[in-house]
Amino acid sequence: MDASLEPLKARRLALLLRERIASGEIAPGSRLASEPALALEHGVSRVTVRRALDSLAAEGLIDRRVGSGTFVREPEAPAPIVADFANMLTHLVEMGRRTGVRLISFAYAQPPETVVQALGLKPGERTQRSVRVRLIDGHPFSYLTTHVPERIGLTYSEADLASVPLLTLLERSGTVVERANQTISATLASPDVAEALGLEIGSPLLSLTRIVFGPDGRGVEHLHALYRPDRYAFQLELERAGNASERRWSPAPARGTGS
Amino acid sequence: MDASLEPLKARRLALLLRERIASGEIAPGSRLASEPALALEHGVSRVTVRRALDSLAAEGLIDRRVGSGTFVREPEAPAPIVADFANMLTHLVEMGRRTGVRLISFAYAQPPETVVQALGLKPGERTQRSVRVRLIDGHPFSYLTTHVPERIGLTYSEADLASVPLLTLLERSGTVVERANQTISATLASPDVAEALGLEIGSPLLSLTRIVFGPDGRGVEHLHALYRPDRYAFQLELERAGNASERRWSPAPARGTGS
DNA sequence: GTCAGTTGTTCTATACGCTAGACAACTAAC
DNA sequence: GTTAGTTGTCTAGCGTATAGAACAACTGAC
Repeated sequence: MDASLEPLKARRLALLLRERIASGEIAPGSRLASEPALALEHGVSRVTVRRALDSLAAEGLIDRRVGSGTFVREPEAPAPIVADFANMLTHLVEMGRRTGVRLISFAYAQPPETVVQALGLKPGERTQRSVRVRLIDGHPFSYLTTHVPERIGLTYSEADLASVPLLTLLERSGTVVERANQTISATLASPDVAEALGLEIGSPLLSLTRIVFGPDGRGVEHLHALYRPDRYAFQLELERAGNASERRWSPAPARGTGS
Repeated sequence: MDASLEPLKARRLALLLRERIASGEIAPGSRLASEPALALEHGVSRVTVRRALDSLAAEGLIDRRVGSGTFVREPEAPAPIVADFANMLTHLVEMGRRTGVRLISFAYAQPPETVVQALGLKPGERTQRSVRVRLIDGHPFSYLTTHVPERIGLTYSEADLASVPLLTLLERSGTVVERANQTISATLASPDVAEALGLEIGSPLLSLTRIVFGPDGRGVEHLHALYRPDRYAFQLELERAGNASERRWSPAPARGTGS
């Protein structure tokens, strides 16, 4: 399946509209601008607009009615997962949603330079690299790449990794985990990630990099996670704190997730 | 400037290589596969490979040397800004980097449906909508769209907004700010945002939505921020906490920003 | 110097993304 | 019914991305 072939302008327009629909900027049930109007607005031909709408229709996002217009379909919404800053998903289980993991690859090899630096490895030291895809109710939502120093990785098996959280495996094997540094950013889906997450190449992704350290300050785990933003987002409750001269935000316990 | 025109296959290949370089999979200083080799490997013509490399070279990511090959350039890194979760930028000032703001638009109008719901506005209630671009050392890095209920917006002027942080304006005018809900996600750059931030259409962006509430639980400010991921990222230090039966991460005071 | 391998340049020919326009079929409002 | 506006379908043609190939200029190893 060489699906990834889609004309350039049509693709871009489709991505744009998909975003606007997903973000609620174009309300469900409402009518989209007409095809000629969209063509004019975006400076493309109507044929191109139609190609973009075709792909949205194929995904079931819109509903086209001859004579009356194109409408945003009500999402049968597997509502996006919301996680707090510590990346806790425990409440998911309580909410009765089933999560799963697919192990994509598992091997020991030379890690890329960035990982060597982040973990403070010795030159030439090898790592266990695993790639996993996490599912929610059967739908993939995250693409995890982890690197663990070889000596630590050997304390558990490939099968363990497919069922038990990595951090649990580490602590169970006696590795002491003390602190971590976490960075959040954004990227585009590369071909392999796109396929694993069921996305088009070039779709936006939330990116999280977490470097976990042991008590001696040496790196224990390097985690790189890519999330589908339509199925996963970080949420945080903030409280206004500080005295009058220096007001600031500070994290607060979560309230209701809001509908 | 219709820069955003880039061929399909070339674009995809460029995207792929850019990712591999950024992730360190192809180490800085090392040689890339030769153009004929890349062409063969990816099943495209050499012309296409060259177009992809052209765009990488234009970004300064690679260095082409006739007769010897193409090399990954050491990043001269205009180091990305790092902010913690409360979105504090105060340390930036200490670091001697100058920030600025450009006011793009300012008007009172009917807000979109999502804002109405988020702030709990009455139907028909108007808001002050402002769009600002924030700069670091003269380079744009974020695109801010804020909505404030009209009655509150009237307590300050357009000029105020271009120089004083919005939250300060609110509190100065007697509005009490208590808590906020913050969501982080990812999107693509639409044409207007792309131009304002100096990006191509379809570039990935970090997205932050913050809804600020007053003591009565009514919405006071709706903020939507889009960040260039190459110039801005969220960073958080975590500590391993909790007892043996339920270990978890909790936020910790920041250490050195790392290099 | 020689030689294999590299990037730079130019050419031709094909494939196809994209535009522009016209017309049909349908819908909803009047 | 009439009419304006919508999506569906088709055609013709332009511009350009892509493939393929040849040659020049340059580099580094030997």
